Amino acid sequence: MHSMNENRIPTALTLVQLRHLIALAETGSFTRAAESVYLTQSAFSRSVKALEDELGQPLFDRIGKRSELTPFGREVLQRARHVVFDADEIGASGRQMRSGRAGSLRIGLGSGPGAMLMTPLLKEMATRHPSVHLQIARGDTVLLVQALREREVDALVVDLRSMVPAPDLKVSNLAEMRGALLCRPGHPLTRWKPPLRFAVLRQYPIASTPLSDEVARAMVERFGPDAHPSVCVTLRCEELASLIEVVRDSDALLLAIRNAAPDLVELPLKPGLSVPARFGLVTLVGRSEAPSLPIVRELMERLIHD
Amino acid sequence: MHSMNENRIPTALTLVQLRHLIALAETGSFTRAAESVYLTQSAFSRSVKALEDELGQPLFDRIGKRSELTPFGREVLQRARHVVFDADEIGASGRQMRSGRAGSLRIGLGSGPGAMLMTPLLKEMATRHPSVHLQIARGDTVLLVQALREREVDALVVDLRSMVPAPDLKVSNLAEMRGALLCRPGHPLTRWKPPLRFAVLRQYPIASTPLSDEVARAMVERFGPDAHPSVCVTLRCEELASLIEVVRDSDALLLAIRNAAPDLVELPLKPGLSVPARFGLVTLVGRSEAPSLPIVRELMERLIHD
DNA sequence: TAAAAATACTCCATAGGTATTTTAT
DNA sequence: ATAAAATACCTATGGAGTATTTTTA
Repeated sequence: MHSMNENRIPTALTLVQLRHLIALAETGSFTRAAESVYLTQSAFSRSVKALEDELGQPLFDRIGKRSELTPFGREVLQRARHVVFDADEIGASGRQMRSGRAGSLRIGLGSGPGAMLMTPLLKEMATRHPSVHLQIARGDTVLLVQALREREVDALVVDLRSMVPAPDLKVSNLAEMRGALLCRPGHPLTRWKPPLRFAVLRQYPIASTPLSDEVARAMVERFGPDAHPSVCVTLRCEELASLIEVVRDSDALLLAIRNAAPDLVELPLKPGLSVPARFGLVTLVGRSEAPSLPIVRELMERLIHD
Repeated sequence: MHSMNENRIPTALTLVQLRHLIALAETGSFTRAAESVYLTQSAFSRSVKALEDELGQPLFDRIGKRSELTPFGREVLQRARHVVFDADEIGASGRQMRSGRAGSLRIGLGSGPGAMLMTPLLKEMATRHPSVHLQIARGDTVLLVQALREREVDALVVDLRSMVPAPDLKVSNLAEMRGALLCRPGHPLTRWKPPLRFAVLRQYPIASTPLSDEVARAMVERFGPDAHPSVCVTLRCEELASLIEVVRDSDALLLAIRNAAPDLVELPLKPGLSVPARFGLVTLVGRSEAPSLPIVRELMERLIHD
């Protein structure tokens, strides 16, 4: 006779037991349920009984051959299904995340890389990795490094020139991004006889994303005080994509990474614009890398070779 | 050195392992986490490693003293918290449901008991047992018995006169409910000199819930063909509470269970109305009773004694 | 050098198997 | 009489403890 053992040892309930509950509910027979989970009837029977003892009341009514859920059993079954499913999800997500196809990724973007990478990155994630949660933080390099140290983001992409090296920071994936002065094909200046001096440009609007202090300093050095971005840039906007579109449809000039807009024409300024930006992927040393980070790395490489 | 065992035996992940993951994430130290779950550092360490092997990648970065979640670990932690919480809920609900304080209850009500019990039952559940899910099915006794046999409801409350006894049905909690003819206090008929004959009533509207064939037969037997409910009842409505209110505020008469409306006055009809209804709680033999069923049983008893 | 984590080895508690009894049809 | 579930008994695997080594701060 089946009897309830009241003074049992509290051996917390087990996922296996819940699986057994589910199996028995589905087959309605201890013997067949046992088979379905590759156990003997005996072992299976005990497992179910253990769960019933654990919960303090029977889950099944034994009606001769068939076994049917008690009302209480129905309640528990629902929750059991839920728990087992979620638990299996964890196992599955292990495989998923290993390949970076799922999970979440929190990236900090400096202003330069932000202007250049944000839209392509968002697009890439939306189209090719739809099940990865992406969170982008933008801001000053110093602030971003702080966020990285406090594990608020998984990695940064910043202009390395504005980053103080530190022993706890791992910098990788260096990409030299040459700056250039760009305009639409067919722009009057494309027919200008060299040498093209900076003063000439100023009759056209100059567009640019916010530039770092270093770029500003270099510009002033090369072209004089009028070339300071805060003076010469007339169209300043965080969103590089918008600026490119403007420059494509007007006579405005664009001060940006050369590769950011391959369809625009580069103007041969004298002296050259030089001071290439150096984009780098920054993570903490000794910390494991986010599973989906390779996506960002590959994207950067693809953008460089465009 | 910590190394990943790639060719491991697939020993499905365990709730205990998930608990350990949580503990380690919270303390940041194997030693302290081990203490918190009453294990030795050694056993604890192995448990975490087993989980990491199971998932195929490390959950923690061992940084000397501190151990910190990897990005992958963060993902898993979230889900682990979720699963462990839900699993604990199952254990807790065992205790909750045993006392009938939670869970769900599906009751089938025959038309008589429905009219009398539905509103008080809903009220009782809403006020005193707010976390029990109550589902009420109403209908013909035959239909309800079928629903009970197919486990679509947990129990029935029906008028036993309309129920064919069967070996698989357990009938309990018999309650004799005497029918009566009721009117408001101060109604002209309360001053009528006995004997009060049926014909006299017909100058007033007669209100009633739908009555069973048996009642109809008995009425015709006692009072003649004019007393058949389909002839004499002028206000027929499923909702007894509404009828009571109408009778309270008008000169209409109410044909109903005496106890359904204690504040109304009973008219001393000659011959008496007799044929008491017998309400019974019907369940399937050999099946465990729904944990919250005692609530219904107690409610019925309370209603009878009112 | 000290503290923490990983490893080696041992043990036993318990999940699981075999055989048998009990129960219900 | 038969088939299914419970029980008794035994076995062995895997989880846990002790002792030790390895690691890093």
